[in-house]
Amino acid sequence: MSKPSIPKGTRDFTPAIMARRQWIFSTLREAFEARGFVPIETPAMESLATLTGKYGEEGDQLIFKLLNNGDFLAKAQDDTLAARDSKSLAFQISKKALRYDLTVPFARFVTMHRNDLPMPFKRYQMQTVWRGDRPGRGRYQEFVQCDADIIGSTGILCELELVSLFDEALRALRVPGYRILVNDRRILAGIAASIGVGVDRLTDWTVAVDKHDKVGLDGVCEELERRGFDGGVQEGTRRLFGMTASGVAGMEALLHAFAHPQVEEGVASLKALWALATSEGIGEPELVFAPGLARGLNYYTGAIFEVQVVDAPVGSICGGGRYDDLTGIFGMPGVSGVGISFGADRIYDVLEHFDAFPPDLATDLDVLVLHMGEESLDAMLQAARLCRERGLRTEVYPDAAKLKKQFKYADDRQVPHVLVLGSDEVEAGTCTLRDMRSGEQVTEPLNQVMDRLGA
RNA sequence: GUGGCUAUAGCUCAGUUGGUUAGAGCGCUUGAUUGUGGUUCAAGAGGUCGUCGGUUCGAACCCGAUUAGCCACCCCA
Repeated sequence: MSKPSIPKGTRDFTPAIMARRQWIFSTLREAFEARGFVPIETPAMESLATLTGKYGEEGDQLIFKLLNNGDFLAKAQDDTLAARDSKSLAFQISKKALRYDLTVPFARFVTMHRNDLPMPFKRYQMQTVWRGDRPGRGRYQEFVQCDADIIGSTGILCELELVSLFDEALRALRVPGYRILVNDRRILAGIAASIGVGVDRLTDWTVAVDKHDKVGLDGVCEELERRGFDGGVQEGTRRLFGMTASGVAGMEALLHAFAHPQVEEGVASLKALWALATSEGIGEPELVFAPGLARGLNYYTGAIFEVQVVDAPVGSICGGGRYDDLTGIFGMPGVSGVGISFGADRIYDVLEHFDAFPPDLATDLDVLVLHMGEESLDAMLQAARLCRERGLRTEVYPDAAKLKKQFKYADDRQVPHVLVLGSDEVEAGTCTLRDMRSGEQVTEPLNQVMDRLGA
């Protein structure tokens, strides 16, 4: 028998880890609900056709496809089988796939339920997604995304709301040194046009530009060279990254350096966002205008967001942006939306790295009632009931084991209080309360002990 | 998918040019203490040295293959 294992890129979560994960989820949920976002859920699996073609060619390869049930090979075409063409074959033997993100299923959801949803519609969704990536540090094949989207409005208040949400949630999560990077696809497109990048090469160019953080300016230029861009494009890209002014001043400078209507449009939009954010008390250093920020997903059309953490062991922990027509591909044109996504697993990794979790999350039990033998069982159970009535999480030890063992269990569980009701206490009408942190213990009538426990 | 590093007890790791019975710390079990955890002391359990094959009188150690993990390139939350 081989040792059991789990697929790479997946993880088990112990109770100690779950306490922290659930704290992250509940903190995010509170932040979402404080701004009126409502929850939805969608199935773990979608029709393969719903997902393909939405994430670019590479993205399609990373989608986990589910084999059809039954004798799926019987229906596959002979020539496809003979050619061993996995790509074509996949669509013949697979009709379902695991969701790759939450945005595309959301677009499908909106299209199907359009008549039942208030517009604008603000939803949040915290569910697992799967990607057939190579796992590595901070990268998993199964992870949870926490999305918030606003659709049916083009107002800049939507962008403001999401920037504010980032700020509130990350603050509540105690993420140290977070930076909300903002750019606008129109600015990128305008710059690209003004330095001679053809419209059809825009994605190519942004992919190279996006690597600036990793490979530096020279690396970006090499990448551009490799992708067949001429010296003019490289020179223009150098000018873009040579600009040092930050914030609104940086936007102004961009306006002069790269004259183009789309740049003007994007800058005007971001300046409006900056003015509103400033009055909300959000600004440097958390809010950063990042003209080089591109992001991979090609459905973004306006503002784009990314959250990075200074000195963090993982890449971005959040992302998002505005998309003008996501539901168009499902036959529902003209719905603009803007959304963001929190990477819960990466947030976990960052908090662990900085040891920033609240210290009291390990406590999941307030009182342990020891098992002192059958003769005092009634007293034990009654005491436990009284504790629970007062809102204390209370457990009765299930066996009359040695006290040493029961106390050790209390210690392992990090229970702050232990109640002892043995024959001595029952006879005297009292109860012994031990404070596990201080080691002090008192023996008093039960109602006095209850008052001492408070709550 | 390409290059480099690693794999020994539940965990973190030692292990001499290849030589008798493979060790330590932590954790675990039991006892010192039949009504008291976290400290201390004592004892104990736990390993076909990732897997398969080769070299050798003899392999945890050398060689080959394979699997899994870590780091870089690529991509992303």
